[in-house]
Amino acid sequence: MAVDLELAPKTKRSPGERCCEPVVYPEVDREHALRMVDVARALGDPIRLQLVDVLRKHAGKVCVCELVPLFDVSQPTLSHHLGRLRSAGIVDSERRGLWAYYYVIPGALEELSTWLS
Amino acid sequence: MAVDLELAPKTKRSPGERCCEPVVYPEVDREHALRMVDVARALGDPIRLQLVDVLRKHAGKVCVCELVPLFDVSQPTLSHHLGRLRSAGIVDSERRGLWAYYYVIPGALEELSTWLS
DNA sequence: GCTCGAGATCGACCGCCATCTATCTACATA
DNA sequence: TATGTAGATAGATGGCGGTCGATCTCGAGC
Repeated sequence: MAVDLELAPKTKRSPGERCCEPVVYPEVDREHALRMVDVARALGDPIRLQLVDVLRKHAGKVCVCELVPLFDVSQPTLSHHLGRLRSAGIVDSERRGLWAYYYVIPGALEELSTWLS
Repeated sequence: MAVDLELAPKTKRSPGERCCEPVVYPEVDREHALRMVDVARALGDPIRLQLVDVLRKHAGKVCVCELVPLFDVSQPTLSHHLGRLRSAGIVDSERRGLWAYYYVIPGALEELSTWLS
């Protein structure tokens, strides 16, 4: 229910008068909100957002050794960012020999995407 | 960000062997990415995400005095969150007398929403 | 004028996070 | 078994951000 601004400020205020009709709306489901917050925080870093962008545009699984030279941070730092993306449930990895391949989990961004639109 | 194909991994055991086909993909436009990071960070807090949710579900402008009792934080803290949402370009406010009304800026979430989907 | 109240700002505290270097683990080749 | 390499982990550090109480601002009503 929208607030009617025309009714809001009256010329006289009486005790207990409100600025507007009560809105008091139940927010989005709590678990739902917390999951989206995790995803949003994971995307709230330039390196991680660009990591997701690269991984998404590349349909397959990308080797870490291909990702490190793309960014101006050390290898442990990039590993840390990949770990955060994995903790948020956005990406997962697969090890083959010495190499590790990361990929975006299908549908991982759908919840936030749907809520945003 | 520069892409350097020469940085592809080299191993001694198989000269010229790679862990994978070179991906080295130019990411999303830098300014574009930074704007989305700002929005994502602004949404990366449970209170702010729920604030945006409440404001969006109400097509009109909502008084701060209606928002404060919805959350278990002090008034200065909620004001701080509203300020962060405004800094990120997600919401704006309008003052009428003693009261302040907040609303979601139309299209503010569109950029991130489009990129996510 | 004076007071009251809604909301913003200030200053402080504290925890989280991005970053680094150093080290560790696991695997592959000799 | 010994060595080299890819990637993860550990520990330290500096900065950002969420929170509070206290204070400030300014419009409204007396």
